[in-house]
Amino acid sequence: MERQTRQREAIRAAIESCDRPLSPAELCDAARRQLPGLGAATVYRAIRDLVACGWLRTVEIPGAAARYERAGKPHHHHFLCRICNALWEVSGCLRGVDELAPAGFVTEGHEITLYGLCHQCRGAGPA
Amino acid sequence: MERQTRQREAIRAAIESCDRPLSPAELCDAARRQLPGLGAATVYRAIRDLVACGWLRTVEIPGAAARYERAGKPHHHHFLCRICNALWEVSGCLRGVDELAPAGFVTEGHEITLYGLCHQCRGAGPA
DNA sequence: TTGACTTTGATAAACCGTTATCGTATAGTC
DNA sequence: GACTATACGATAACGGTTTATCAAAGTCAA
Repeated sequence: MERQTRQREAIRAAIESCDRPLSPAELCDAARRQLPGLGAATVYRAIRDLVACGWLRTVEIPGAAARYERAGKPHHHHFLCRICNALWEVSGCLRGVDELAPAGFVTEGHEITLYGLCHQCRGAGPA
Repeated sequence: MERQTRQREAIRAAIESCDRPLSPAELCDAARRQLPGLGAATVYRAIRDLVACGWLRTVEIPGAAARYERAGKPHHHHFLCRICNALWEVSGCLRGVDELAPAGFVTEGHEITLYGLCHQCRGAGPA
């Protein structure tokens, strides 16, 4: 992550202009709109480096490939649409989540994932 | 899922005697204690059939292979130990989880996963 | 017990996301 | 502009999980 290249610019721009976490494939598609021909390997390399330097954060979700979002956002969670498979941001959290753990367990973090239909797919897909 | 075989009995017994969701590999190991020589393919076949008939439930967790638990349990969540990678049951839930979704979204369900150290690994692993 | 049909176990192979390889192109420096 | 190290893109390889294949064994009804 030393040189400034059009590829990395396009990748960072794609992340910053998007309001939700992207999978590597989504990120590749998005960056290609600005820079056609961008290679998938380049996207993976950029993700690796951007995560390593703390600019990007990995969002792991149940039963699907990881997504990536800009690091440094306030604590929040996510909503996975079962139709379009997009992951959306959900602001806020709930009190007492970490205290659900059984006695004797040490909770270090938590993830809340909501499932359903996003505003775009509502009404579009099968009920 | 038509014939009664020692293999399927061992697999069902392993699930019922375990208090936490098992991955296919864990389930295979557990069932082999009762029936050595049990093939991995048989475990996958049994999982597929038991899920299909509603006896078993798939538990998807972020960043790891799916686990399986007996279907029909009351609503609950899970705790993933970062040392031993075992998934534990967490009883109970929180009010208002589904209402975290943004306006216009239709929430159909949710998953809460806690991370940390289980009672067995607490004190054993790196802090 | 027989015999048809199902299930098993071992193995190969499909799958999917990710990483390594390598020759070419490019950024940054002098 | 020339040079050198870095980054790129295409493709092959990887790793782990899951599924397909097929001969052999097992189940169960008659």
